[in-house]
Amino acid sequence: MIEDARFLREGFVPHEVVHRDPEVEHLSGVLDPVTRGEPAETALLTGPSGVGKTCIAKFTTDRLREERLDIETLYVNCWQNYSAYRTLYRILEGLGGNLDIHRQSTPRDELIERLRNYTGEHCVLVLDEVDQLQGKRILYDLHEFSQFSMVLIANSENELFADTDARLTSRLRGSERVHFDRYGLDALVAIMAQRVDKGLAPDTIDPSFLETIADEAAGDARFALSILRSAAQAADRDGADAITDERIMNAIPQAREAVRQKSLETLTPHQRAIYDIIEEAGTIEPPDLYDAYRDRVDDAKTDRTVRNYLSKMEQYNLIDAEGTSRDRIYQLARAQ
DNA sequence: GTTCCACTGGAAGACTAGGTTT
DNA sequence: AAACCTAGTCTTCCAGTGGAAC
Repeated sequence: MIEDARFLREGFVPHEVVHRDPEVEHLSGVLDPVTRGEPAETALLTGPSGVGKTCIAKFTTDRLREERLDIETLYVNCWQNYSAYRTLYRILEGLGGNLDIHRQSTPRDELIERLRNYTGEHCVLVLDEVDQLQGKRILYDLHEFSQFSMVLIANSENELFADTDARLTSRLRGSERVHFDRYGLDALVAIMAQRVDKGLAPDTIDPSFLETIADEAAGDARFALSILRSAAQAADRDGADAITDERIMNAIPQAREAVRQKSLETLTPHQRAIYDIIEEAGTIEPPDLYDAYRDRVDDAKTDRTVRNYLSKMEQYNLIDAEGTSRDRIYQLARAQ
């Protein structure tokens, strides 16, 4: 059933991209000066999740590396490395310049100085989920360094600029925008067909089933591929020689649950307690939530910290917060 | 319409963990 | 061993907001 699992993996970057030619051309154009040894404008890739922003950024920078030997490219996920320090550390690590940096006791400014003094090959930095980065000041610094060109990826421009000071905002306003819209049905089907073609044995899935999946995924390729993967895995496990529509129907909630489970695993025990309280209550008002939390755990954190936890869980799409003031109500996030 | 006040979330500083230097 | 770093977490304080009560 599964002939080459690589093509079904999350994060796989195909050799040919489907349905994103204009975006690839646009980004290639922005990065073109790099091939002449000049710094490029900062590119800003925006759009909802699962529309191929990361994939296109990787694809385009990979092609750049194929073209030229003297270009370095580096990918850093700012969600996983959300502090300025960690992001800088990853960049230095990628450039091979962190050999003598001690995990602590080397101040952030020192890391920035290292990058300022970097004299290696021109480097294209891809900073993914950059709206999650605390301390966006480093973008300002990196923007100044002519050895680096930046590709910034964010869900929305507004979220990126929400907590940024005016000076940085005005710099980044001048970036070259590449906006990604949700995939249409045909595009999603084409993307899946490409993976099916290379990853699965012939005739294992009826093409019309791909439309079912695409319909369910509502323009989100990551989610569509996750459904496909889940269905293929189940069929493979059972030794079946085809993916039935029943398997696909089962795979949909499984894929959804997998996303939630992954987010839940990142929570600390205190955060998990808060999540459980909200789950049990259905909907809950802040004072009741704080009280219940204090009852449930030993050495409870302050309300302010609980609010920080809550906004983090909201970002992870685990809970919804409705109302901005006295009408605030917390509840679990509705599915997608 | 006006006032009240519960709630949010920013800012600054204290505290902690974990590392290096002397 | 002690002194000294730093990043990251948490607390304290508080201004702003907007729904609710009057």
